Amino acid sequence: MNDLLERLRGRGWRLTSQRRVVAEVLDGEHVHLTADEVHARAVERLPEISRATVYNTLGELVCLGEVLEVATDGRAKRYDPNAHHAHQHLVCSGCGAIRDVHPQGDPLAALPASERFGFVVSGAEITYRGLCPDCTTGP
Amino acid sequence: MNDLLERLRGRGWRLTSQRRVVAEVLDGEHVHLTADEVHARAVERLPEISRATVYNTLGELVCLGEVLEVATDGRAKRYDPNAHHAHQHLVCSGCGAIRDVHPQGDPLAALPASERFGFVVSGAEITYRGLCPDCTTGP
DNA sequence: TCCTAACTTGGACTTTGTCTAAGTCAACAC
DNA sequence: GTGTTGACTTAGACAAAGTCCAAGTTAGGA
Repeated sequence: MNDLLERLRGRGWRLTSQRRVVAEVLDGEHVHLTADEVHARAVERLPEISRATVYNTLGELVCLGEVLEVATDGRAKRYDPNAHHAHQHLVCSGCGAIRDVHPQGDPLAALPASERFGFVVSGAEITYRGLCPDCTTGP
Repeated sequence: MNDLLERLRGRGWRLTSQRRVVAEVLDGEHVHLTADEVHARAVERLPEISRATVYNTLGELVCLGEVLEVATDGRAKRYDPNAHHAHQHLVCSGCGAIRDVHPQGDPLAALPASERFGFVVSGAEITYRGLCPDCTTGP
């Protein structure tokens, strides 16, 4: 966490109270918050922080590779602070809950050269879909 | 294509000119159009068709399993008429181009029970990321 | 302590999608 | 063929998520 702020400073970030608060919010709960949820939590600590700054800061963190953007539905993007451990996502089709999961093997290995069409393939995102325990036993 | 319209009729669809045009647009080009692009192409054939109808029709086609919704970025959803052949997507990080691809093996098999957290897992979507031939060779 | 480029702000704006009330029409019965 | 009716379509208002901008503020080096 202080690591994060130090890393960012090392990359020429100006360390403002707004950026500190956004970083704290993301680091505090290892869940997948939307930009609006990050803003709501940030406002609790720094009431005058604006939405624009939260969007800017999240965008910068994504560019720097400190945070991942996750778009599992067509709605708001979610921000995943767990950027330094490769993982995929398991999403509940009922309630939208998201879990980080670690499948076996390298997903890229499953895509043969004949299926790459000349692309330089650099990564793969997997979204597993299903029903969580709460939604399985639901009404 | 006529198959599609007949299938839909069999499921109680009223066969309006608007729905026919949307189905034709999707069937005509096997690319991944946004709702607005579908609307633009539909308007060429039926100038008075409204955006709301295009959205309604696309939503119905998705519910019926005739078309897939693809959300590869946080922007507009795309609609994939290739719903009857299992496949995944390869997306160019440069220009956004999308290709259907067919990886080997069953992606679900890579997720062991210990990583399912009690979810009933029903599917997996893989988005491969990379640069297409055009974007690889510079600006 | 001062300066300045970088950062933040509020609000207008854009994009994408949903909703609603009123009007239209496909398909069925006759 | 004609009438009927509920499903379908329409225009436009609305909403959610995100971007942009000009003006004001400030972190951090000189």
